[in-house]
Amino acid sequence: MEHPDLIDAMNATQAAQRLTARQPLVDDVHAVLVDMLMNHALEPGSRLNIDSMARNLGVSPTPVREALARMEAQGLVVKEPRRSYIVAPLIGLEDLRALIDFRLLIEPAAAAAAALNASPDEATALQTFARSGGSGDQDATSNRLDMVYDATFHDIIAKLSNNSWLRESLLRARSHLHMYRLYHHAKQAAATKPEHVAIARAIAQGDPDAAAEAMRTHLTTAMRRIDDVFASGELKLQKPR
Amino acid sequence: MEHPDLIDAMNATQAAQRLTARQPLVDDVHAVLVDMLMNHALEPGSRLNIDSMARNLGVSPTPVREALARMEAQGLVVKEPRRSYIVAPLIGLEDLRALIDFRLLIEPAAAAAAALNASPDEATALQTFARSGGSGDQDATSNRLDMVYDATFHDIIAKLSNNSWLRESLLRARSHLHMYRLYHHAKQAAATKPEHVAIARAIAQGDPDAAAEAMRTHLTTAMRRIDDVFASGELKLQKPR
DNA sequence: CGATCCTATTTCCTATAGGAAATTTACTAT
DNA sequence: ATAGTAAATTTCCTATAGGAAATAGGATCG
Repeated sequence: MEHPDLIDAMNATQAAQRLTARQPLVDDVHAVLVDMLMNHALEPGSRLNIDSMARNLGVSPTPVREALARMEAQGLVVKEPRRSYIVAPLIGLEDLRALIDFRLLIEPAAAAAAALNASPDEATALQTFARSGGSGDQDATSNRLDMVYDATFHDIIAKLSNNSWLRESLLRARSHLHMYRLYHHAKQAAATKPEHVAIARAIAQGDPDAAAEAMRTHLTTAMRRIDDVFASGELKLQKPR
Repeated sequence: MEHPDLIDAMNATQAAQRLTARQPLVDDVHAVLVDMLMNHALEPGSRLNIDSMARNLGVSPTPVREALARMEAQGLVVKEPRRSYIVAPLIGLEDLRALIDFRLLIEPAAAAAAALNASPDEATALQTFARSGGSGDQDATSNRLDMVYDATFHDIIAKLSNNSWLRESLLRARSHLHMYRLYHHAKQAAATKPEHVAIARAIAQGDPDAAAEAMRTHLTTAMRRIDDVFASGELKLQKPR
């Protein structure tokens, strides 16, 4: 009558259960939905059917609704009264330009703060991570991994800035989703990897000005790459309905 | 499909719609709870009893829980698994500093953009509004009106920046709410009005540098005022549990 | 053929019920 | 008297039920 698969999982990990108290189902559902949304498993702009989501997850609609209420406050979904929620839509080229402008205000400062705040361990971890990703391959899974790599790299820096307001505002923007949807055939990851490495190096050296400048360069060149792709006509601008 | 005349007709009857078409209960509950939280009708740190709140509001626990889930994502309450929620503590000095730092990254740029974008009508409207508010009286209602005045002024500028990301990120931060909660007992010397007027003037003159500088001054003096209040011991620092 | 209205089904939203965890109360033993 | 424990009560959390709105399907009319 309740969630059988979860119960099986609980029996399997019964020892672990004794140590860590089971967290409410809502938190699990929320984590799953956020993950699906961030990974494009929930299509932006699409309507969410609460009952079917609940069935698919093996839970009742109640925790699903609660998770969606959280996600609404996070700006990840948009409530349409009496019509459930839709996944927050992605954007067109003009809005993307505004997004880059916005990030140019914030992320260079975040990188500078990270250069001042990061411990040696954190700095080397960042450098290691920067070198780890960005295969640049063209198949779908590599592309998705590259997107996660990019998002994670920027989030690590935001975290190192020690400013939760800053970090939250970037997470909410979901820049990586917007960028990769509009422009995933260009060799974004391959091109960005050396730029990430440069940013990480400046942070590891504790040089805030160089870190900020490297971040600025990274963002402006990303915007220029996108402009080039659009100018070449490879991508058509999608009308947001 | 959306004929402009039809849309106008809909707007005309929008007031009538609001009477009949009632918005979901969750939204009402959320609004009430946020208001109670701002006015310290919900005391910071106190545990929330979902059932009794539902009884007091004359609704069932379900919409109350949903509203609380939203408020959790907004940082207004803190979830304690299996123990409901507690009201989030008042913002501490360190978080407040981070919030001002964050705004210093964004709002001067917003003011500069507004100086470039604002039409003459919009500029004079902004100036009129800047001069309209900020009574500075000490009673509770005046204090609240001053808060709304301040929040509105900053939001108008964010809107005039023509960058929705920028505006959204400021709205989501809800700085005015946090400040109002801190200064609920009416002690804020509302010296902000002349600073607002100065910002509005620079924007009206179409001078982006002056506008940015005036905004920077406004924010840094606000931070200094806060430091003074904390230093005077009127407000206690929040101990992180 | 297209538009409007009416019916049927789906889906949302709120209330209620019940199991499980947490808290309080009461009791026992040292 | 106090510490520890067990029972009783409260409270949370999830599932389910049912009324109300919205969508889909179909028929009638222009």
